[in-house]
Parts: sequence; C-alpha cells; structure tokens
Amino acid sequence: MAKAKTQLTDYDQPSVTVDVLVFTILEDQLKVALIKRGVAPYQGRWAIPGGFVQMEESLEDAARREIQEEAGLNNVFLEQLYTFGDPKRDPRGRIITVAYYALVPGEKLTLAASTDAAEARWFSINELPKLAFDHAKILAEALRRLRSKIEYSTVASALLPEQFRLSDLQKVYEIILGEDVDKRNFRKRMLSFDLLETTSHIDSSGPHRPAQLYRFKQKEIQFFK
Amino acid sequence: MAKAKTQLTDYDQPSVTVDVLVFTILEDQLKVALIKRGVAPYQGRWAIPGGFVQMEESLEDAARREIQEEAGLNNVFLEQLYTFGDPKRDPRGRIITVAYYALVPGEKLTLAASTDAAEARWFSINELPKLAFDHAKILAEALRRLRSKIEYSTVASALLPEQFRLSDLQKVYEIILGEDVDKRNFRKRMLSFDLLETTSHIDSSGPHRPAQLYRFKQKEIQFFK
DNA sequence: ACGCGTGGTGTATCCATTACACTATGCCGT
DNA sequence: ACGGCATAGTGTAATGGATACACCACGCGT
Repeated sequence: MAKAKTQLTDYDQPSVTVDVLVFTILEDQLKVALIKRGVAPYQGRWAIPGGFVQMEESLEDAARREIQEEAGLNNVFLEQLYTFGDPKRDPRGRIITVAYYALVPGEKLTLAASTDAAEARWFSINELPKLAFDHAKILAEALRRLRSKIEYSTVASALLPEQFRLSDLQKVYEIILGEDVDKRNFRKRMLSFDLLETTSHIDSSGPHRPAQLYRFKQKEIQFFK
Repeated sequence: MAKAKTQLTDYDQPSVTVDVLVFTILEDQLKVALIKRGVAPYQGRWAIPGGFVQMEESLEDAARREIQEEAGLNNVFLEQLYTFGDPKRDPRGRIITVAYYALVPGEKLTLAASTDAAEARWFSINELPKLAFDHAKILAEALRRLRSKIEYSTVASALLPEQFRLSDLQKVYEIILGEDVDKRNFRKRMLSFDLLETTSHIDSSGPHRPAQLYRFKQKEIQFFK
C-alpha cells in the first residue's frame, strides 16, 4: 500500500468517492442506472455506480468520468446532490461519498459493466431492488431533488432530445411527478415563461394530427418566473 | 508522516475538511464568523473556520465540533451546503471541503481564536474583507441558500430566541432579504401557516406599546404551505 | 396630559392558478 | 374517398393567494 505523500495531517483520513445517479426516461418510466456488485461487501446487490476521486480531477470531473465509463456518455446534465459521510456507511472503512445526479435524454443508451460490477441495468424507480450501502437513502434524496427542481426550472429539457413536442414535455412532468397534468394549463404556463421556441419542424409520425416541435431557447437550465 | 493504514486504494487521496459558516444577527445586520489566518497560505487573510474530518466522526459531527471550538456553541441549526473539490482550491494540496452553514440566535456570543487562527470576528455581510482560498464563493453560495430558504421555511427561527415579537421576526426577514417587508401582509402570511403560537409573555421594554411574544410551535424547521 | 414610538388591525385590487370540453388534422383501413 | 381514430391544439370563468395601503391602540417619558 502506498504511503500517502500528500497528506496534510499525521492522521488517517477518510477516502472520497463520487457516486452518480444517472436518470433517464424509457418506456414511459423514470429509470436509474444501477450496477450489480461483483465483490463483497454487498456482493450481488445493486448499487449506484461510483468510484474514487483521483488526485488531479475535480469532483464534477470525477462524476463525468464515471458516467463515461458506465454509460459511455458525455455532456449530460450533472448536478451535485449531497455528501454522505456517516463513518459506518461502508463496512470497508471510512468512505465519504459526494453524490451527483445526471439526466440523459431517453434515447439509445448502453450500459457497460465496469471492473467491479457484474452487470449494469436500468431500473424503473417504481420497481427498485434492495440497494447496497446507504444507496436507498441517496436515491430517495435524488428523487426529492428532481421532483422539486422540475417545478421551478427547465431541468426536464435534459431528459428530452433537442426538439420535442409539448406533449413529450408534459409526459416528462407526469412521469417525474407521478400525477397527471392538465394539458391546457401546462401549455399556457410553459409558454408563458418565454423559454421555449417553435422550430421549423413538425412531427408527423403516428396516425394522427402532426405536432409542432419546440426547443428550449437556452441549452442551460433556466428558472421560472 | 503516518502511513494511511485504512486507505482502500494504492493511490494518494484527497484530504477532507469541513468549513462552517456561522451566521447570526447583531446590530441589525447579518453577520458571519471569520477567522484571521495565522499561517501561510493566505496568512493574515480572513477565512471561514474549518478543520479536518476525523476518522470516527460524521461530517455533521465534525461541523458541530468546529462550531463548539470556534464559538463555544452547541445545539445550533446546521445544514450541509455544498462540497467544494477543485484540485487547485488549496495551494497546500488536494483538499476537498464539505461546507456547512449554521444559524445562531442573536444574543451574547463569544468567538475564540483557534490554534491556527490569529483572531476571530463577526463580519457584517455588507462589509466583508477579502477572503482566503475559494471562501468568497462558498460564502456567496451560503447567502443564496439562506435567502432562498427563508422564503419557504421557518429557518428564521434559528436566528431568534425562543420567544420573540412579530416585529423581530419581520426584521430578520428584512435583514436577510435586504428589503423592506409590509407589516400587515407579513403578519397575515406568517400567522396563516399556523406554525406560530402566542406565549403568555408580553414584551414591555421600551417606551411604547408592549408587544405580544410568539414562539414557533415546533423547534424543528418547517416548510410553508 | 400629551407626544413619541412601536404594536396591531382590514379591505379592495390584482394576478396567477385552476377547472373544464370541443374542434383540427393527418393517417389508415375499407 | 370517406369515415373513424388518435393526438394536437385552443379559451374562458371562477377561485384564491399576493399586494397595496392608513389609521387607532397603548405604555412610557416628560
């Protein structure tokens, strides 16, 4: 085991990981990417993907690296959630984890099992397995944050392709909030913020009236009102 | 320098500190406790008090320990703010800091200079000195959080004694938000949430009509609506 | 007793949110 | 080509919360 040359105190210190909750929408459900642990502790249990923070990378870079490794994705919405540091949260020792959550558009996505994971899968948040460590708590916190944030910001855009129908956007809200939304009020409200614009494209798939496609004026997340 | 016996990887790892922003209200101003650094780097600059996380304590316990050491206070409102982990944020090496903020009632408070601090003082947030490290950013984030949170929760209670006049509560809002509040609307709104109750005490200090004293029904923070 | 300073109260207006139902349009099957 | 199906798209009335606003109440100090 290497000596910790850069430590600034003479004492043992906690290790630091980042865990990343990657959410997407598939089959009209909110899904989260989990990995099946291939080693003890919690061997065989599902867990939030994560890994140690390297010395030269920022926390956010570490989170992006994880997403790249697990799901092959760059350039997704990513936000720090909370830092979990209970001394007992990991039976291997003192590990503090900085949790992030990411949102990726519901398109083609592949999940790669990483070194210490036997398998990786999307789970609907309505059909979650028992999770390893304190990961159920972390996931619950992420869902709270996402449900809250969608009410006053444009985060939903990160779950959609660049262009989308208003009914697609409405569906994202319904899936995340878990309740139906009134179509007319929803459209009125969304358009009133002046953060959406029509594109020159029309969606004519499907045996019904074609829909206008919209996009968000800004790629970055905006706040309502 | 001690060998890091409990490390879980063969690589060097970041150190972890907690930094704690302690806010109070004094002289009708929102104040934050800062310490003057007695050692390099940033010797002589003012900084947010903080320290290393010990192996056996949770992050919150570490934050409470800091508050105890710096200000001799227990049992204050404390909430995790954000974790700052830029590899360049500290010239001494890789230090990740988990920032907390605490709110203490505006009463008698003493600040003690700790080992590596030459001095400790309250600063009005309107008259801040240049801060060490990335502490200006951390403080700005804390202020944003506090200003946001006071709008939809009872956090203001943590800045007041157990019993207070409605005008005291109003003043806390005005100081934190930095703008005047309409007295009648403020009272109507606060009372409408049914989170306050009158006490049997009347404040008769001052050469004017005495004021009813109120308290929050719950000690814990509640959310409006 | 009167004036000062803060405590305490109500009403009318405005604006945002809600509830709610029908017509429009393209596709597909006959 | 037409009729039915499925989703797109649209407006108005009622409600309720937020805002703006001014005067009397009460103890104290002089």
